[in-house]
Amino acid sequence: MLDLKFIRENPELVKTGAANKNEKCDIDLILKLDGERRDIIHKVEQLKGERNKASGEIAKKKKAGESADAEIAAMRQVGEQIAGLDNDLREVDGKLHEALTWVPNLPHESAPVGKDEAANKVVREWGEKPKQDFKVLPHWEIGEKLDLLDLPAATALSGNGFYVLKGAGAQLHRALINYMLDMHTSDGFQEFNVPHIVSGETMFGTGQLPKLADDMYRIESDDLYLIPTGEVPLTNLFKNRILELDELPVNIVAYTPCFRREAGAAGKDTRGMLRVHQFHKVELVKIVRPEDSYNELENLVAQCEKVLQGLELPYRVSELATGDLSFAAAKCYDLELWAPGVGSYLEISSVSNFESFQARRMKCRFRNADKKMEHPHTLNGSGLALARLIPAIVENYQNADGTITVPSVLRPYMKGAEKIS
RNA sequence: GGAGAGGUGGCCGAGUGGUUGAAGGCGCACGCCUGGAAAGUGUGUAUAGGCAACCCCUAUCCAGGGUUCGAAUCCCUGCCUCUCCGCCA
Repeated sequence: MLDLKFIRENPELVKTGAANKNEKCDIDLILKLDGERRDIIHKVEQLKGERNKASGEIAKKKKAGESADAEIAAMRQVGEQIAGLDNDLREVDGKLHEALTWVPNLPHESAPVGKDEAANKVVREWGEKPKQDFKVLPHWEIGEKLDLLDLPAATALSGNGFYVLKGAGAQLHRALINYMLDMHTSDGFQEFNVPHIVSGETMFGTGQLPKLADDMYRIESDDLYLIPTGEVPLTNLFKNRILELDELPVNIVAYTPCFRREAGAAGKDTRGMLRVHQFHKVELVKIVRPEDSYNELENLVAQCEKVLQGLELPYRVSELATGDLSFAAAKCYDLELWAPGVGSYLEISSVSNFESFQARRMKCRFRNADKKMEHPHTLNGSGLALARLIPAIVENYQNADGTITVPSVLRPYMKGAEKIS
């Protein structure tokens, strides 16, 4: 959420920022409601002040045994006026809050302006594509051949958009989780295990609600949501919290499943494991002092890249254009992995700085050096998404004889296995 | 799921209709005291909103309604916590 005062003082800036993100929100309505709200507050507070004063006098008179009937009668009138104004205020406040929840975070000035992903900028590439002078099978073919992946079984269980890993495939999945968690915790991230079902308030905190309501699974019987990313519970761990300065920065990590309805995504990257309703992810979250957040964004990208470097997988990093930024993000880097079987880059991580947008929504603050309350900046990055990592590994590490070499960093987690055959 | 108890400031804990934003204590900050420290002592110590304003005003004692001239205090609803029973990985 943006600060109302900021919107009031910079309406054009907000309009431009939202437009650059292709977001629709009614800033003029907000300004109008804000004006109405302050008018009402002004009036009602004056009346409440009067009433408070009179109340004291009534109390005094009653104690002294005098009659206060005249004052009480007068205050009854004032009370009615107050009730009326309070009602108006509640209504305006409700509308204002609703409008405010639809205002996206503004893109950072360094984010390339552009209306969609075509305007994203590749900032660097790492590693070399493996030399494979044979036809590299896409993961769904090699996965089936080596009995690692059973897509029909998943369909039978849950319908379209799920996968079943078996044998060495499932083992590889678990190895990756352990490898990643071990790396991140060694680098100072504290590990958490968190709920995968959360409340609407929690979903609001990180900005999934209201905008992404249709993209999430909702449990109607209990009015709860399945998390679309570990970011949600992990960041909201700090909902309604007041942090002391020395508690920052917060560096945390968790392994969680992610559930996404992918409504409207039919037909895009639907083969194999690439776009599914449930996948798993190791997620990193940072909560930092505002002045550090852009520096920390670079640290976080580096942390996610470290996983890929350890796995020796070629990737590229791109900076998202304003139009491709998510609702809550001010700046975002995507990590994309080359997948030779599929023949394209796969988005495997997205690392974002939300500045104070999420902190304001979830009412997380810290006491700064001047003992003043301030909203910290929140960041997160996938480190990494398993359902894209596994395809990349089985394709990049595929050998001419149809076997798959196990990346050396994973062997200790795979009982020493060097190959999957 | 059944029965009961309870939710007050950073923490503990008073308070059942009238200067209570809230006694008292702890903690914390600053000062005094001290050679230095402890003890002692004094002062201060919430957040948000209105406003040009750190003056002032308003709101906030889990949340939302209600009763009343006036609610932390009374009534209703919801949420959460604890205890006992049941169930269970």
